[in-house]
Amino acid sequence: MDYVKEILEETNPEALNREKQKKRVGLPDLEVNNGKGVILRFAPNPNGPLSIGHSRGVVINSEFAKKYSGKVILRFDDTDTKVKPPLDSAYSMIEEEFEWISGMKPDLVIRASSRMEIYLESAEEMISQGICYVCRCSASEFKELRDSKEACKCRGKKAEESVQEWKMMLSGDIDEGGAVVRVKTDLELPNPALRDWPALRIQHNTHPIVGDRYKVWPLLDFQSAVEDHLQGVTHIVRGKDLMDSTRKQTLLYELLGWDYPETLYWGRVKLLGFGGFSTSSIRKSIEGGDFTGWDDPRLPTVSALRRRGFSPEALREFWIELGLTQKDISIPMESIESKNSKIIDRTSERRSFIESPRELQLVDDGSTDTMGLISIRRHPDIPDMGTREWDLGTGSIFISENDYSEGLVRLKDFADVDIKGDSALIVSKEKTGNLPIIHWVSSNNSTEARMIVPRDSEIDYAEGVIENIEISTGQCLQLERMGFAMVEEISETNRVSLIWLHG
RNA sequence: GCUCCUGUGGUGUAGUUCGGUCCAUCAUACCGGGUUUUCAUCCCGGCGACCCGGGUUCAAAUCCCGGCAGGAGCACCA
Repeated sequence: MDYVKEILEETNPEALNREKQKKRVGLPDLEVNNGKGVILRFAPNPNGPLSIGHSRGVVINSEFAKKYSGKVILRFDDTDTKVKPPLDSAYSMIEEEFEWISGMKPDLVIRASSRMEIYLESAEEMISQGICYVCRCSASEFKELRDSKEACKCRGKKAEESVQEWKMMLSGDIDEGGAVVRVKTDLELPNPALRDWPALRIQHNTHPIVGDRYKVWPLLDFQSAVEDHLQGVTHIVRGKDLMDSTRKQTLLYELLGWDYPETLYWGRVKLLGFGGFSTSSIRKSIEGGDFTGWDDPRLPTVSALRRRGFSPEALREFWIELGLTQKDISIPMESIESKNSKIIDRTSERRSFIESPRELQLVDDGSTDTMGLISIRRHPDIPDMGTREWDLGTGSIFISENDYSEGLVRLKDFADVDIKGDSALIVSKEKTGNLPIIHWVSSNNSTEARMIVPRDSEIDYAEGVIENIEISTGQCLQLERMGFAMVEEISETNRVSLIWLHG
């Protein structure tokens, strides 16, 4: 060590003062062009509401916007009417989910489908300039030529001819698949995916928002390229599966003399415990009746997390901590849950939920004066939250069948009891020894309850009773000795429906 | 097959640009202990990693070369 020190003094003295490594916290720095404001965008396909994976895009983009006092645009990339058709209800759901996750409204919301005129005009302009051309080859014919770096016969035609065919595409005189607009690139490009890539194609389907007004629709690479430029987007943060998209768009930008935004990528994320879910496949399963809806607790959707009681703050912290690596990763749900527990613990009041309740009669032998009112904190560490008051009444209580066994046990926050048959003899109000502590509830203060518990691909129901002290819909509770749950509904008859969150 | 990306403990992540107090950061998981009238929260301690092989160098997680492994794209989807 000293030897190293000596050498350092001679050769590299400043290395001696170097600080010991620290963990970088928060998002990495962005390369920012001198003073120009940062503009980002989050561009989902509204073929369904957001999944957990999407929430990464929301968090990263909105957090970068916050960090640099920039803007973030929510853009609906809804220019496909066929393979992943837009879902009418998804637009408003996504907008709301964006706000919920990020804690802010997007600075601008745009729908690609409502800006079609712009894309079509740009395309026509580019065709007449010879930057793009109309190709009449079939997809398979073109692929074959492309793979051998050969030009197809459409490539060399005059711009005027392309424009004419373009008009036919627009008017619907060419059938789907009969023509496509391509960006003229270099056929010698090593990456075959980039050679004369398709920019717009014909789709005669009805679009759920704008109807059948348009026969030609831009593909993502084209629509996004034009829109990013128009909106002055400075930074694109996207999945690395879109790397080729960046390259295609960069080629187009070069042809047009535009500057391509800085681009950052993240890798693929797999959530352990959830299979490979895509928005399309979830949508299909829901429509097929396998799930109750987008917020089915078994689904890795934002609406399901929200329903179950996850806090958006946990999601934000989680994704920020993960940062922007291009590694493909597998994440256990426990990582997110642990973040969430720490956040919601301080706001979650405690309640007793007794699964499979068994009624016991408290017996007071007269030596103790116990029947009556008892008072328990709503949160053990936060006295300001107040107390829950129970009235033992005649002494009827519930404990869980799982906790039942004859002998001595401590009823939490109350007394040591000796259980025999259906009675529980109060032995001591003070805690004596190290008796097992179980949770319980006075029948007087209880009401029927049912909790939805997702287990793998099944939904289980835990039936029981819950303490009826000030329970309200939408409240996140910590059930004593169990974990967190959300109150979903309270019926006319005071039956409480809960949904399980996590331990 | 072609093009591209990525390899740090069980899982993630910092450090890699510009080689040096790096026998490597932090979190989570796990193990042990403490606080607590919850199996929650909180606190303390422990465990455990630079994909492999060469090269350059006084010095390599970091630079170079070669392997290997995993992933993505090669859609008239996004």
